[in-house]
Amino acid sequence: MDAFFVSVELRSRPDLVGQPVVVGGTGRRGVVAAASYEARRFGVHSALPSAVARRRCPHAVFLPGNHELYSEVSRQVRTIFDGYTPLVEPLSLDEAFLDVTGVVNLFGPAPDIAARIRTDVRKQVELECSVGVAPNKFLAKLASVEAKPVARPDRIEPGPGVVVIEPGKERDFLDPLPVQRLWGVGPVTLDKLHVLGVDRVRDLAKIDSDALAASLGSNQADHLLALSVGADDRPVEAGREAKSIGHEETYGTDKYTHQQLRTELVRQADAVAGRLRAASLGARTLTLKIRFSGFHTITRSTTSSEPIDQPGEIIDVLGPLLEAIDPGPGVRLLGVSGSNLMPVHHQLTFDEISENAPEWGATSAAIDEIRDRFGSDAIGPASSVRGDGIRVVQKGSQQWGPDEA
DNA sequence: TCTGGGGTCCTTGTGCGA
DNA sequence: TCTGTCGCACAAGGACCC
Repeated sequence: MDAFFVSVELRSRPDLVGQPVVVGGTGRRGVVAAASYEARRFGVHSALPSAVARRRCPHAVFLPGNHELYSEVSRQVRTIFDGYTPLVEPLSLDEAFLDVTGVVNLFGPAPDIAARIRTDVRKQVELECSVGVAPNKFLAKLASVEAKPVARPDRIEPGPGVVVIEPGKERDFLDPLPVQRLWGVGPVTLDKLHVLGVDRVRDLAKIDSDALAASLGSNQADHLLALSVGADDRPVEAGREAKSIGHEETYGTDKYTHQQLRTELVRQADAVAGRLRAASLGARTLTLKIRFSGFHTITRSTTSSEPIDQPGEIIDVLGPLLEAIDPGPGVRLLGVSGSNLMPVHHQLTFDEISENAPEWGATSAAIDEIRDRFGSDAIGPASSVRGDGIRVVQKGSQQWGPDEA
């Protein structure tokens, strides 16, 4: 989808069409989630600190964003995709891979399917999307980027909408591209590649594999060399299961005491446990993440023999890890996540029956039911109650940084 | 300028049992 | 009983993606 979050906002704000519009965190520590192409002309892009974005484009309209709405629109778009092929692999709210190999007899060649999908999306959800058609996921992703509009300082160039990379033409497409366009080349890897004299993909395709492995490690070297010639054999996987479930939150002002952090731990544990139970999963590995005021980040984790899905158990495991950390420098972020996910079997031992495990399970089930019926903020941990109600952590509720309050 | 949130994957170091 | 080695799981950190 093109500038997805902004485009969704513009459907209900047609007065803003053609103006620089930015969706994202509006607070001091917020970041940009999406920028209209008009805003991009001024150097505003996603992940840019909102404060910088305001400086670069002071006349832009800044909107806080509505994650629930974007999720709903994403579901509508997904329904369109499902009408063409069962092999749909969502990559994010606004991107997905579709394997249409098996449906060309039904709907025509892949470029025709791409055009039909664009028309359907425009008609049914009033949004523009760009499609890349290629023999594999990596090339399709690159092609979709080429299909999008481009914002230049003086003008916005419309994109072709659909870009096709025919089999056998992979190198023609890849060779002239800057190497940072490859999947997995970020700022750190880019610096290393520049040291090796690699600037374009064609340079990478020619480089000595041993020299590359010495710099990047053999795994990443093999990966990038394959991509440089357009090789990618990953299948489109429909219904991929999550490998971890977590929440983290950056605070508007740093926290300096264990008591403050303990309250936040309870909130995050409640949220993560709720999502685990909703997925009928438990986490064997629990990880506590702390980011200090200087942006230094640490993680502390433990692995249990049994999967955990109750907030009390998460607090029991992570509480001592939190106590061992000195919050003196100031903590700007606390996060909780569970990995090593597996189905939970609540098979109780006699010892557990005599202890509090059944009560935890029954309590959580009651909480889940109350939230289903009355909303997620109808009930929450006592420590999260403030004067203005219960502060319940919800997925995406604070996606782009803390608000000013 | 000052850096979100939700993820995946990889590397390195370490502890432990065979 | 002690020591070296190997494989494995885990812990921590980092790079990267949208």
